[in-house]
Amino acid sequence: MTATHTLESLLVSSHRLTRIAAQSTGSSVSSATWSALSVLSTDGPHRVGDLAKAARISQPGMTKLVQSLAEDEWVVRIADVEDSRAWLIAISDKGRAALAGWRVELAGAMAPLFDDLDDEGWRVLERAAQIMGERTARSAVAA
Amino acid sequence: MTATHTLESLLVSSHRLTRIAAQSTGSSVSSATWSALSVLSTDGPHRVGDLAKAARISQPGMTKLVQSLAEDEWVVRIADVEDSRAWLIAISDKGRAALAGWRVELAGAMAPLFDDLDDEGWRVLERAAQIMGERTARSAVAA
DNA sequence: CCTATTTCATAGCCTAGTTATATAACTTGG
DNA sequence: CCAAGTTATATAACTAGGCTATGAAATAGG
Repeated sequence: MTATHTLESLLVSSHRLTRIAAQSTGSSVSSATWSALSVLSTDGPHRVGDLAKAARISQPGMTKLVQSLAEDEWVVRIADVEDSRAWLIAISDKGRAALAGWRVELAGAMAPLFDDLDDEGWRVLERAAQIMGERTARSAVAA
Repeated sequence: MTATHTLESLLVSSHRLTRIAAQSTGSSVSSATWSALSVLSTDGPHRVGDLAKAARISQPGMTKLVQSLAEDEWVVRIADVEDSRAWLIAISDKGRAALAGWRVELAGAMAPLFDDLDDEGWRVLERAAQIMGERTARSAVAA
């Protein structure tokens, strides 16, 4: 299997897995949402623009996303004292709970597909996740 | 890292990678398209309904997708002689070329992010892709 | 045959993105 | 200290890709 095929296969499988999860849980929240929430959860508050870059969507896209997240009270806007054009977006406790809940749902949906995976298989997936994570994190932005 | 976090991280990274690829190549074709094309490419002709299950989208969704693919001449419809309600959808040479082209684009877009990955890292990704592939293939349908 | 089932197509809708543009605040050269 | 440019977010208008519900035609079975 070539490198290209490997990445393609990973992407295709991941998207399928996403749909499997969406179908079996019923809850279909966009990947950008979880992307943003997990960034906020692990790296702390971000500006809208930075969050857009981290989640790899456009700035207006993130503006809309933040608006809907703020409506649900999953994030809070904190005024940036040094630049009153900007906001710092922080995840709320409710948002953390939602993220945790999603992880549980995800686990439930995936469990039947992965229950026969041995420890070594899990280690492989874990390392793969780590590699992919490193390379798609905000700091890996070329531009 | 728990199993749940591993899967979540893989999903989130994959979606980001998809957007990175879409942004840097300009060409944004849906994941269901590639999912369907790669099934057709590796497993041969399928009926619309089976293809929908394989790509994990709804049957009407696949009907629309097949229509647009047929317009682009990336797939051809073959009448099913044993059941005239059904069609066999097969990938065309043009479709194979498009798939190959997409793989090249994908590789180009990803290369800068993965060029420092060593052989062992690639082996990890390859095995992960294999594990994910097995578990999201059509045969892994629970329902 | 007549009904039930299966297979694909159509209709209508919704959400999540996009680009282009506006507004407001910060920065900088003169 | 103000004009001009730049930056940060917001708004508007649009598109695409999915969904559910439903319809129409063919098959299958009593």
